[in-house]
Amino acid sequence: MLPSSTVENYLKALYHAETAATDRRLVPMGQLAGAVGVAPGTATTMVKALAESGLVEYEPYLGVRLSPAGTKLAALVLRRHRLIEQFLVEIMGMSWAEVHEDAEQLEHVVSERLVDRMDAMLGHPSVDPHGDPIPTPDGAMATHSYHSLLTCPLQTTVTVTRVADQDASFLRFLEAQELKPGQSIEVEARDPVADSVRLRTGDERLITIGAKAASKVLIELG
Amino acid sequence: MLPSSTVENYLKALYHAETAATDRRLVPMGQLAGAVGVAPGTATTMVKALAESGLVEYEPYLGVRLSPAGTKLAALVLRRHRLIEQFLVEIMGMSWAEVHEDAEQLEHVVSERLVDRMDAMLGHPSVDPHGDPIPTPDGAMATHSYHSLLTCPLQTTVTVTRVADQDASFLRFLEAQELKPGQSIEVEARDPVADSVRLRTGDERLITIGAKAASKVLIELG
DNA sequence: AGATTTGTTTTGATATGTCAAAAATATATG
DNA sequence: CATATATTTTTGACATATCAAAACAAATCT
Repeated sequence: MLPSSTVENYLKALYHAETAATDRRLVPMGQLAGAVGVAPGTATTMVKALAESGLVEYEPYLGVRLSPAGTKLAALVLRRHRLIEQFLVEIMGMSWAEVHEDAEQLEHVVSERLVDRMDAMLGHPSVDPHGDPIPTPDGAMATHSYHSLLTCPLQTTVTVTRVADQDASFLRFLEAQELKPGQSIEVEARDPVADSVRLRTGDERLITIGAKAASKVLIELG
Repeated sequence: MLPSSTVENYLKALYHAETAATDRRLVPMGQLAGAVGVAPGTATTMVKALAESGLVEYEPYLGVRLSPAGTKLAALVLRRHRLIEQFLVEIMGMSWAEVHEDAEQLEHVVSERLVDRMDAMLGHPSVDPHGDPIPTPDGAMATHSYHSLLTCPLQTTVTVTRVADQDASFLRFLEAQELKPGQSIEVEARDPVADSVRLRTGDERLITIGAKAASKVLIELG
C-alpha cells in the first residue's frame, strides 16, 4: 500500500527534525506535532500507525525516530520536492521565494515518470534553488556540513551555498541583498551584544543582519 | 470552502456526461457512479451534498445535472487538466498517450499561479494535445460541433482535429497510424455490415478501423 | 521528597468518503 | 395492469485523519 500524503508529511517532518538535531536523539512528539501542524494526540496516533508499518521506531513518552525504510521514503519525498522546486525555478521561471508552497502540494502526486523527466530536463542537478541537496533515486543524500555566517571566519571571502529556511519574505530579503546561493560575501564583524552580524556583499555594500538570520545562511570558504 | 478533489472529480464526470449526451436530460446516478468509480449509494450520498452546496440540481430517482456554479467549477477543472496535458506534451516532451493519468492527479493541486505560468509558456493555447478545447479562466468553453470519421463525407480530404478518448493504447494506435490532430486523411468507404471504415492516410496508406473507433476521431472538412 | 509544570497518551467525537446489502421506487415485460 | 427486472436510496458499518479535554508520566523547583 502506498503512503498517503499525510504519511509522507510526517516522514518528511521527522527527517528534517532528525537532521536539524546535532545529536541522534529521539524526536519528541510535541515537536513532531508542531512541525506537521496537528494536535499532540493526533501525532501519537499517527506515529503508532507508522511504527506498525515499520516506518518509524516509537518509544512511548520518549519520542520517535525514522527506521531505515522510513528514512528512505522520506528521502524520496525530498527528492521529489527539491526536483520540483528546481524545475519551477529553472524551467518555469518562477521565483525561488514562491516555489516552496507549490512543491509542497506537487510532491505528493507527481509520478515517477514525471520526476525522471524533470530530472533529465534539469541535467540531473545535485541541489535545489536553496542549495539543499537532492537525494538520488535510491534515497541517498549527500551530507555536507556547512559553516554559516555565524560560524565562518571573519574578513574572509565566502560563497553562499545553501539557505536553511523556506520563508518567502526571508528569501525575498536575501535575494534583494544579493545573498542567494552562489554569491560571494565577507563577514566584517559579529557583535554578540547586539546579536548581529555585519556583512560586505559582492558589490561592496555593507549590511547588518541578526544572528538568527545569519545562522540560516550556510556558506563555503572561498 | 474550496472543493476537494473528490468533489472536482464528480463535477468533471457530470460535465463529461452532460456534454456527451445529445439531449439535455438528467444524468442517472448509476452512470455517474460508474464514471467516478464508486458504488451507486456513494454517488447518491455525494450528490445530495453537492446539491446542498448548490453545485448540482438533484431529482431523486431521476438523476442529477450541474448547476451554473457547478458547470463553471467543472470547466475550471477541465482548464487545469487540459493546460497540464498541453504542458506535459509541449514543454516536457511527454507522449500524448501517457499524459492523461498525470494530469488527472495534478489538476487537483496546481495553484492558480502555476496554471497561469503554464498558460503563458504555452502561448495561451485553445486546445490540448487531443484537440479538446481549453476553457478560459472564467469558465467559458468554445463549443464546436464536429463530424467524425463515421459521419463525414466520403472521398473528401478532412483534417483530424480532436480525439474523444483518453485510452493510452488507442492513442498510441492513432499516433502510429498518423491519425493525430492536424493530420489530413480521406474516408474511402464505410461498410455497415462489417462495422468498419476504410481510410486513406496522408502518406497514401490504406487502413481499416472499426466504426466505434472511427466515431472517436473527430474531424474538420478540408 | 513533595508539589508544580511540562509533555504525552487516552478517550470520546467529528468530518469525509467509501462499501455491501436491504428497502424502496421506477421501468419493462408478458 | 400486474408482475418481474433495473435502478436508486437507505441503512449500518468501516477507514483515515483530525480535535478537545481528561488522564497520565516525566522533569523541574523549591
